[in-house]
Amino acid sequence: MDTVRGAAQAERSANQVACLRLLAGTDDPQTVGVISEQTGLSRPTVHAVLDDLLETGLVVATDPSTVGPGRPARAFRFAREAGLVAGVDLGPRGARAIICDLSGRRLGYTELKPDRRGGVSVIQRAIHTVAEESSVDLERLRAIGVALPGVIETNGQLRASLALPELVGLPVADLVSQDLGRPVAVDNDIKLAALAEQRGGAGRGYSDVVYLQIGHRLSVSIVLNGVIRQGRHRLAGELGAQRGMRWTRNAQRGQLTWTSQPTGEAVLRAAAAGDADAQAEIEDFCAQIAVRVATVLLVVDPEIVVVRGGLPPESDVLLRPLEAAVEKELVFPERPPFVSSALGREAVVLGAVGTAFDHFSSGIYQVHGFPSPWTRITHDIPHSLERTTK
Amino acid sequence: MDTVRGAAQAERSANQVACLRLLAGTDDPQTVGVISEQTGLSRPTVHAVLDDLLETGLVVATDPSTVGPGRPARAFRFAREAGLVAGVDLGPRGARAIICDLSGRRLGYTELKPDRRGGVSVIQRAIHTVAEESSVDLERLRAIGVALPGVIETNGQLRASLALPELVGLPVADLVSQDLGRPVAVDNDIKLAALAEQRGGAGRGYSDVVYLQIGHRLSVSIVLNGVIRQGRHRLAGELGAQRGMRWTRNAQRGQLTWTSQPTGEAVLRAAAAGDADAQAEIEDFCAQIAVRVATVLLVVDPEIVVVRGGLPPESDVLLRPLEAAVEKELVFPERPPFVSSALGREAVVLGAVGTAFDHFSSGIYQVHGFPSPWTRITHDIPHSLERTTK
DNA sequence: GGTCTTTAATAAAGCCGGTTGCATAACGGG
DNA sequence: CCCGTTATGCAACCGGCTTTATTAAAGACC
Repeated sequence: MDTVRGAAQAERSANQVACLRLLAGTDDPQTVGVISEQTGLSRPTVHAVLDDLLETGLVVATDPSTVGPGRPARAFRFAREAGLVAGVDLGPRGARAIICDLSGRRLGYTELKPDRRGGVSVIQRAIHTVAEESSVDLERLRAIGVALPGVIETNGQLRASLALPELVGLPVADLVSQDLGRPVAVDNDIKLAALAEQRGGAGRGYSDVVYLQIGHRLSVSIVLNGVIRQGRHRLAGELGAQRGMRWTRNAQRGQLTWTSQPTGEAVLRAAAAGDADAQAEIEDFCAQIAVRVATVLLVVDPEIVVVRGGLPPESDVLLRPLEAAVEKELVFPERPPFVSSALGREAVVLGAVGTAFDHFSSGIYQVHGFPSPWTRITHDIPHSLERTTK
Repeated sequence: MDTVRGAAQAERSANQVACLRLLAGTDDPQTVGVISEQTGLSRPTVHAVLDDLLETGLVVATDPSTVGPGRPARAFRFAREAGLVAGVDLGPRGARAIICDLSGRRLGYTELKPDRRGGVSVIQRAIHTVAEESSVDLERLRAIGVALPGVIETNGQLRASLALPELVGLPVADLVSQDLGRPVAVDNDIKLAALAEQRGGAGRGYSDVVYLQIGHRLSVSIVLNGVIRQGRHRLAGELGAQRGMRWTRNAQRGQLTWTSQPTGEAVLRAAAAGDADAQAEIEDFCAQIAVRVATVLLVVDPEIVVVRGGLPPESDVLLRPLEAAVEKELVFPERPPFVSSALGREAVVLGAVGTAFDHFSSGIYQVHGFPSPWTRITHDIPHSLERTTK
């Protein structure tokens, strides 16, 4: 039975969260009066809460602004430089790493070739590399998110992976956590990409998103009410695990096979250039997967479908044929809009750093329920190094 | 911005809920000491909470039990007779109605033939009939749940229905609510059946359930984290809205068509009796839907699949062929168990009364978040009239 | 420069809810 | 009739928030 004991402390904690999220949502320092007005809390309460937050280091006070009449108010700012969060996307063709401050500001990004030494050491190396390149101190690192292709257990172990067979069975979360001494969240790459698109990409503003990735594999991931659908066996979305489709010709790698061109990207490029064979193959492919996609739409009925095909913008060569093929399967006219991915292949690494925010926000902020500042993690932030104003 | 003002009252309210759900979970009156121990609340707090609950009439005090040494303790009991909740399942072949007290105890059940007068009056008539037959006073009615085949808008309007075309466009919830002067919740019949199976039927104990109904139509509904998946257009689960399947031969009614026997039930009966043609047709049918079912399993990855085929127990004639056909489609060995429906056709009306509990629990109980006492609404409660002890 | 106005920060008092601790009431048993 | 046992009720205290009042710190004005 859930006891309600200690609700007073919970109230204080909730107020901390309210003030913190308000400060984290803007760059401008806010005065006590404004915070009080925005949160509905009384002035003394806001003051007490800010005192607590100052002690944690997550909020810093700025010099009183001396404009206008009256006593100048102290202003408070979210201390985005108080910590770092890193995300790593590890695939068979290399690793990507991103490092952000606590407000989601991108401080560094790097790509690495596949590591011949094997194991998970490339994750550690990617984080060290991106930290060096952006001249940040890894001592300030608070949490790490890792994206892997395959089925990942709740404990962070890689249960199955066609793309990274050498890591299967490894407790990736534990290994990386031991290496770097920080909490680590591991999840499937497609799921994390879906999360990134839902929060800061083409699905922004929608809480129910179906993410469809067509590349070397065919994968579907769904975000419902803003959270990734994991599934009982954590394999929700592994549409590649279905038989009877063309990619089973090369089931060893779980990859799609193409005939008019060697790779899916090449087919898309050729179709975009007007190649009739490529266009026909895409139409044929869309007709094959339309039944599955229509079934997903009918069962989940999402607000939007985000499609990533590897060659943005793919609207003409992939999105419209797919949309038309799916429409043929549906009787009801209601159909969610099909849009092209906004984050591209960076969605995975952005999702990785996002899940790091999510999973360990309580540890990072010492208060529970603080959301990751996802609105900041957008694709249009330049890659350039952006130092924090100390 | 969500203010946290008034958290003290929220705490009291939460404690009311904790005590109330404890009392509602058992038939035996509980003493303050036991409640205090079970909820973790202190004795004076429990006393204050119970005073509040006594005023609402949802809890009644019993005479002190005079057993054992020491001063006899006052005992408190959930006042299940303090109100009634009704559920109606309206379909093309008639209506079913059930009426329960606040603890989910079945007080009456009735079935009606289709009403020639049309409209929603049959719903009202069904409720009056079941109330008369069980000799309960409808003045005590607190809320009504209505199940309809078709797509139902959030406001309770029937947007589309192949089975009840004469009701399409009617604001069913508003009409019934005006008729009976009580809050009304309307939802799709299959969705409500899925909810009933998840809470008190074959899916009890699981929070993620896929419910598959094969009868006159083919429908899938999913319950995720204990709540019905509604979908953006409220048509999540309308698998019958997909083209390319055999039932589109008779798309006007959205019904399945069968060749070896006139109806699906007859096919199942014949197959159970050993008819080879019927068995072959079932196998053929399962092969057709296996792709769709497999896709659902891969996207949702539920804990269990509940199948209702109209002829319980259908394990041998329907469930196993379906399971085998789906297994052929999957590469991963993980597959949720397929089980037969436990509630049968009563699932719909049980779901209707359940959603009435859900939607209006705050109004019924004056406290927010109180769950419907679903564990009581089980199939094995006899239909017999069960008067409340006044 | 002194005073006034304006606004922010602090202090005091009170409310609400919960808990602990102790005294008291009601019963059976010796 | 007294005693142990158990439940009840009251008083005191704490933690958090709010309202009200007081003090502090700036600019404006004479």
